[in-house]
Amino acid sequence: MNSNTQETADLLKALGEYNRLSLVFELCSCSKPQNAMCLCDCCNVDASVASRHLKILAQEGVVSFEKNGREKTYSLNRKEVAQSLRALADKIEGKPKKGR
Amino acid sequence: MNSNTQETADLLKALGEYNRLSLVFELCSCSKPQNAMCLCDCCNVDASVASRHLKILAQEGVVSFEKNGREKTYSLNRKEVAQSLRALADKIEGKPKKGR
DNA sequence: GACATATTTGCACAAATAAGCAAATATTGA
DNA sequence: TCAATATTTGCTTATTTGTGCAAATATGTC
Repeated sequence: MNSNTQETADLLKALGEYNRLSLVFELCSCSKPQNAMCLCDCCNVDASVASRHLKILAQEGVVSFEKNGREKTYSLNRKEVAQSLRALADKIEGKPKKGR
Repeated sequence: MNSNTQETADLLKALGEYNRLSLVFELCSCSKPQNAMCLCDCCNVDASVASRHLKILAQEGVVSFEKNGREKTYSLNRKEVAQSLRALADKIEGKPKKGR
């Protein structure tokens, strides 16, 4: 079991669900951090559902949050996520080892 | 429902499973197309499992295959997959719209 | 304190998913 | 034709996952 592969798979899995990816794209279009209420509107899901999706995204480092009073505001970790995706793209596109 | 988002999510979901990603990385390290037997070794899974994973990867355009007699040889669509991932990275990193 | 708002958690449920085995199918070669 | 090899398909099983509701928790406001 390659833990690097597992980590990459976990990140892709976190992004690879329609509502979660919608949250990411919503955050992507916002210059300011958004709270979960705002985000659950964009997906038409229950607040509890948004909460759980955001937790998963935070665990995988896709989003960060800050607690402001009774609300949590989420923002997208643009650079880090983009970097991970580009690293994967490079690996996939990279030259194969010779001979196999 | 945004079909573009759905397509991206489907691609990421296809890549976001440990054994499938392992198949992708295995193909990634090979200069020559590999058949399913070779690939099922790399994951220690039953041939039927490898067959189904490869089918999913092919449906999402991650791999291509060619039939050679009784075997199918698979190869990674390096450019296309890399391009999709980079496009997503660009979108995520892109400048937000003003004012939100 | 009472009430409103934001978020999380427990629970239940349905649907999707991954897996292995056995059987079926396809193809090659003796 | 028969046997070997490669792949797919049908079936079952176990597990995970996404969802919504209701209740709990946390915090701000009156």
